[in-house]
Parts: sequence; structure tokens; C-alpha cells
Amino acid sequence: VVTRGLATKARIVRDAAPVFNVRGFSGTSMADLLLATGLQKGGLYNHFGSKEQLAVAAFDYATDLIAERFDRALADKDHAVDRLLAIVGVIRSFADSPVVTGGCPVLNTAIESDDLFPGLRERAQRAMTHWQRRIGGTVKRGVAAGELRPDSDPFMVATVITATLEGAVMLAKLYGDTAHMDRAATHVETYIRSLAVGQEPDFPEDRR
Amino acid sequence: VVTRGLATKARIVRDAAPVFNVRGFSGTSMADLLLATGLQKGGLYNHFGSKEQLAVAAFDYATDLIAERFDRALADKDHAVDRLLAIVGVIRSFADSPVVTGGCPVLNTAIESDDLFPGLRERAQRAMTHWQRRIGGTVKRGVAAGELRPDSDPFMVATVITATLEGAVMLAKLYGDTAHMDRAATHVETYIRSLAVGQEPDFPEDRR
Amino acid sequence: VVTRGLATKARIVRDAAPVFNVRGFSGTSMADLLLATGLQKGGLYNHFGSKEQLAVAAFDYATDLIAERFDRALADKDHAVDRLLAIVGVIRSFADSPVVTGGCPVLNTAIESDDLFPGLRERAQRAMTHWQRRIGGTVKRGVAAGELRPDSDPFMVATVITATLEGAVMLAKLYGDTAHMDRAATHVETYIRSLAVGQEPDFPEDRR
Amino acid sequence: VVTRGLATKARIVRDAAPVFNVRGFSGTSMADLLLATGLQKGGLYNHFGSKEQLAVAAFDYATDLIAERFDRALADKDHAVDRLLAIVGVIRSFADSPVVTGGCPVLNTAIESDDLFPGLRERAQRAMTHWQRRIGGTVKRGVAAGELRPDSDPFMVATVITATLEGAVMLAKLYGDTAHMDRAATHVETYIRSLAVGQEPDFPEDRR
DNA sequence: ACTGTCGGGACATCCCGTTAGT
DNA sequence: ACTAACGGGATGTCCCGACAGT
Repeated sequence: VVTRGLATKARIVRDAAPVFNVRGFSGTSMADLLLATGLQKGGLYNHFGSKEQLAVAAFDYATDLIAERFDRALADKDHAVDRLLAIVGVIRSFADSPVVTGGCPVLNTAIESDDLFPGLRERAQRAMTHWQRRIGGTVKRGVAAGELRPDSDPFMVATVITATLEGAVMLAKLYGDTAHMDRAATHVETYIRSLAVGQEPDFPEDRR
Repeated sequence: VVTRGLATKARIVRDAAPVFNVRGFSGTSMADLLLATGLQKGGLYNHFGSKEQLAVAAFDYATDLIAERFDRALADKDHAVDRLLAIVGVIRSFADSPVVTGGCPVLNTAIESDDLFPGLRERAQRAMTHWQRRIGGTVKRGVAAGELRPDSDPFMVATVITATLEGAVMLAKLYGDTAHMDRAATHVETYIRSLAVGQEPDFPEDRR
Repeated sequence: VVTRGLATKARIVRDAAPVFNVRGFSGTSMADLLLATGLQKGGLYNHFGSKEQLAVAAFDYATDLIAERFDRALADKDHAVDRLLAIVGVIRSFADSPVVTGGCPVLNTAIESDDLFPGLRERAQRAMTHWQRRIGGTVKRGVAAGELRPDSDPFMVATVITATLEGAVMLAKLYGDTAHMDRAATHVETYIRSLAVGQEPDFPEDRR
Repeated sequence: VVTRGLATKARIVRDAAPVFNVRGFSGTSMADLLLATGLQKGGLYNHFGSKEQLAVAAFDYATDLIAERFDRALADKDHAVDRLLAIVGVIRSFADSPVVTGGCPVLNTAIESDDLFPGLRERAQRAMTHWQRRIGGTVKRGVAAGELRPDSDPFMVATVITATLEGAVMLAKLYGDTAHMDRAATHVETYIRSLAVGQEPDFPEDRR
């Protein structure tokens, strides 16, 4: 048994993630996972005690990949507007070059785990909260740096960006094309630019 | 007797709809449906040939209820801005007074039926397209009536409204509160008002 | 589907009882039960929600058969000594003409259900208590009727009869012959006769 | 290193014996044994080729412990009556201070290994036969020494002692108390004393 | 129109034993 | 001598759909 390169456990997670993301937790059978990983029952259960544990690991794997994209996209951006636009770009990229086949794992998990799979639900909450904090923090620092209008509401911005783009991910998935995502991203980008200092307050209600 | 039969069929659909909407298609078992309807196997299969047929009927039932809400909300509105705001109000109402327990059935179905349940997916597409046409048509007629700025893009407006609010429905479901929905609706309402004739063009990129 | 004669549920219990009694609860697989009953999983699970429920029903079936033997054996006996000897005869008959293949179900269940299967254990306790009460009651009435020595202890008699004969059932099962049972029964019969009024008190310590 | 290995093997047997004695052979899983021993699969299979081999070793371990108790109890007894009473005392002690948790291993094994585990069954037969020979031999020597009535039947005495007390072990296990064991032991002790020379022949049928 | 019964395949999980690796 | 990974079959239970009975 060669345990070089990717450890088996990591390989299982990598192979299982797209299966869960496409078929959902309920819709994924152990047989699907055996097929995807090339292992047998015994092999899988040595690494994960249950289907749910594997699903959680797969979810974490997917959100870690997304976090890496965020890190890379933000690495060379300083101005708050640039940083927010980069975040939009990352979420937008889910539609045409997904980190994991099947769309946004947070969206998928949030919709399916309807009280039924508390472990998964909590993970989805945590990931989404992390994103919103990242956006909100960028807004706060942008205001402090004089880059964004002082009345910019971090919570409002975080909600608008995540809601609009996740909704667009859903539409892209539903129709199998990116037209909706393009329009939604355009809208959000315009919205972000309107937050910059020196702009007219286009969305007075959005401010505090 | 026929009337009784029809009544039973309708009753089945009404009782099954929330089960499907909460647990998803894969996550719903026949036993769940028997419990919810109070019938036995045979009683269900007299009216529906399969679990999927019943799921489709339940989905249609839910979207019909939503369509009724749209009709009621739009009945007394003439001005395009009012009509668009009314549409926002309807989608927003999903969060705190859902037509069917479990959130927006179109969102749920769009996310679950990845490629796996073509019948359900097609229904979800159809329902979403219907909503977007309704929004787009309202924009078009508003432009023609001189109520909306002539460069208002019906597709853009339809995408922004549906994406943002469906995304907010997801956030409301994920966190179990309506704060995100409130913010998203506020944003969309501001956006709609900015389309009215006599407003500054706040979103030049959104126009054609 | 012919539901004439023995109802299916009763037939299942009748066919399952010897399997459980020979192989034990842990040692009996669902496949064994399907083979014994001729049904399929679905058919079985319509009547019993779990293997344990079926095991309990099978145990009750077996102890009911035993109770019938007691009733038949005692039907025409009046004198306490005769009644106690008849009870001995019934327990003794387990060895060479068992009510259910595999020996005494109470003994078997008592030994296997070691805290692990509380439902079964409780049934075994109940059945054994029922037997001991029957013996003890016979002793009491025999004393009251002047048939047994007044110092005969109902509890002692019940313990001696059940312990000795159940132990002998075990030996018969272990060795596959009835020699031990014959000897044990002879001993117990002598013991019982020694309780009769007019006998010397052979077992002074057994009396109160 | 060899010494260490032997120590490990003995430790495995010691830790496994109560598991088998409580849960039975069928009811004991390898996982149970790993938990009890603190080893892993390979560690066990280095010492025992199969679960059944380990079960046999555990059974032998338990019966060896019992044999030690017999030896200790008989070491300072000369008179046949004293020796027989000491044997009763040993079997009686199973109930409140078991050699191995879970009751008498011979009883347990005799009941479970119906025809299914011939290796275990043969061991149980051998152990029981050993006990009965010990009792029978004591009776024979007691008769020869003029300590016991010349018509005392070694087989009868062996059967009465083992059957009654094993039956009482079962009752003690079933009810979780020692009341039945106390009564049964009292009875058997009286029986043994009645065999002594100078006693009235209380059980004429028990003699040859 | 509806109940209850049944088949038989699928499900997640557990099972025992083997083997590679140290 | 022991760990850890793994195969693959068996386990109890659930699953959907069919159908006989009324």
C-alpha cells in the first residue's frame, strides 16, 4: 500500500467532495462514494466513522479551497473597493470554474440541511459567517482608511454581496448558463463602486 | 364519489408539499408521506404513480400558492414601481410567512435537482422563468408607459430581484432569522426606486 | 394471498421460535429467519418492527405452549403431591419431547440475555416467576389442605424443583442424552414425596 | 522477548474471558475484544488464529480458575461429606464472587453452543465431566472409607449437585440476586449430609 | 378508493480475517 | 510483535412499488 503523495484520507475527501456537492447528502449513497474513491466499505470506514463525518470533511475541504481562492485574490489588493471587487470575482468564479463540481457547497448545504443534519448545517453557518465577516471587515477598514463613504454599512454590504451572488449561483445552476451570474455580478460591482468616497450616495437607504 | 376522490388527491398534495419542501426529494421516504397524509401505500398509489409524480404535484401546488400571492399583491397596483415593490414584498414574505414550510420551493428544488431529477428541475426552471417574465414584463410596460427610465433593462432587473431575494431566503433559512432578508429587501427596493423616471441613473452599468 | 388457517403472523412466530431457541438471539440472523419462514425481508418487517420484537413474540409463543402443558398435566390432579409431581413431569418432558427444539426457552433466554437484551430478560424473568408462583401456590394450598407437612416452605420447594430440573435440562442439552434428567427427576420426585404429611422430615433445614 | 510474548498472550486471554462470558461467543465481536485488550487486529491474530481459538483459550482460562478454587477448597478436607460440602461451596461462590464476570462459563457455553460451535461444546462437556468425576470419585472413596452409606450412587450425587447448583446459578443470573442460590445450596447440603453413615436413608430411590 | 401484505433490492454499518509496513 | 489499512461479505433495517382483498 503506497501512502506516498496524497494520504488516503485526503484522497477520499477530495474524491468524495464533488459527489456530495452534486447529489447532496441524502442523495449520496455509500456505493456512490465507493465508486468515486475506488475503495471498499472497510477501507472507507477505517478513515471515517460514518457517512456524515465524511460529508463534514468533504465540506471543510471545499470551503478550504474557497478560502484559498479568497486569499489569492486578495493578496495584492489594498484599496477596499478593489478588495470587495475581488471578493465578488471569487464568488462569481464559482459559476464557470467551480472549486468543486456542483456549485457552491455552502449554498447547497444550507438548503439541504434543514434541521435534519445539524452537523452539516453548523458548518455551513460557520463558513458563511466567515465570508460575511471578511466582507464586513473590509468595509470597516475601508471606512477607517477614508476609502469608503463613512456611512457604508458593513452588514448591509455583506448581505447584498453574498445574497445576490449566491442567488445568482442558484440561477446559474438552475439554467446551466452564466447569464444571470454576469448580470448579478455587474450589479454588485456597480453597487460596490458607489460606496467609494467621492461618489453620490446612490443608495441612501442602505446607509446608516 | 368523484368529488371525494378529487378532495383526497388535493389533500394528499397539500399534506405532502411541506414534507418534500423540508426534507427534499431524496430525503423524503414513502413512510414520511404516509405519516403526513394518514393514508396507506395503496391509498397514495391510487392517485400518483410514483413518488416523483407526487413530488411534482406538490411542487406545482406550492408554486400555485405563490402565484396566488403574486396575483393578490399586484391586483391593485398600476405603477410599475409599485408593482415591482409588490413583487419584492411577496418574495420577502417567504422568509417569515412561508407558503409552505421549508422555504422557497423553487430555490430548494433548483439546488437539489442537479441533473438527477429532470422532471423536478424542469418545473423549477419553468416557475423561475415565469417569475422573471413577470418582472421583465412589468419593466417593459413601465418603460412604455413612461414610468420607468427608458434604459431600464428588464433582464437585469429580473435577475437582480430574484437573485438577491432568493439568496436572502437561503440566508434566512441558514441562520433562522430574517435580518439578512430585511437588508436585502431594503437594497432591492432602493434599486427599484432608482429606476423611476426623474431619478439620477445610479446604476449606469445596469442599463443598455 | 391465503390468510386462511394460521394467520401469517402466527406462522412466522411458530417457525421462528425454534430458530431462536437453538441459535440464540445473537446467533440468529435475519437470513435464518427468512429461510425458516419462507418470507422475504419486507414480509417479515410488516409484522414485526425488529428482530427483537420477533424474538419476544417467539419467546411468548414458546412459554404459552409450556403453560398449556402445565394446564393439561394439572387438569385432573387434586392432591398437592400429585400436582407437584405433574409439574416435575412437565419440566422433565422438555428434555425428550421439547415444546420447541433447542431445550427450555426460559433457560436459554436467561443465560443469553445478560443485561444485553433487557426486553428478553424481562420476559424470561416473568415466565420463571410465573412457574415458581405456580409451584409455591400449590405448596401453600397443599399445606392448607393438610396434604403437605405444615412446615413445607413454598419458596424452597419452588427453587429446588426449578433449579434442579433446569440444571438437568442444561446437562441433557450438553451431553445429548437424558440420563442426567432421569436422575434429577428421580431426586426431585423423592423430595416431593417427602413433603407429604405422614413422612419423616427428611430435610429439616428446608423447613421454616 | 519470548517472555513478553507469552505475557501478552496470557493478558489477552484474561481480558477476553469476561467478554465472552458475558456476551456469548456469537454476541462478542472482534471490536469488543480489541476494546477489552487494548490491542489492534494484528496484535490479536499474532497469538490466536481465529475468534473461536481465542474463545476456547478464554474458556480454558476460566475453567482453570475454577479448578484452582476446587483444589484450594479441598486441600484440607478429608472426610467425604466435608469434601462434597466444599464442592458445593465452590459452585455456590460463582453466584456472588464469580471467577469471571458473567456467571458460570460451563453453563453459559453449554447453553449457547447448541451444535453450532463444536469446539466450545466439547470443552464444556469435558469441564462438566471433570467436575462430575470429581464428585463421583469422592463418593466412591467415601463409601470405600466407610464414611458414606454403601448404597450411595456416585452418578446420582454428581447429577444432583451439579444440576441443582447450575440451575441456581441460572436463577441468580436471571434475577440478579442470590436468594435462589442460598436455598438450593441449603437443599444440596442437607442432601449430602443425608448420605453420611448413620443417617436414615431419606432418599431410598436415589440409591442402587 | 383504500387497507394490508409482500417482494426483493438498496441502504449504512459492522463483521472477521489478511496483509503491508515498521 | 504490533499498528493500521483494507477487502469484501453479512448484518439488521428501510426502501419503493405491486397487488390481493374488500
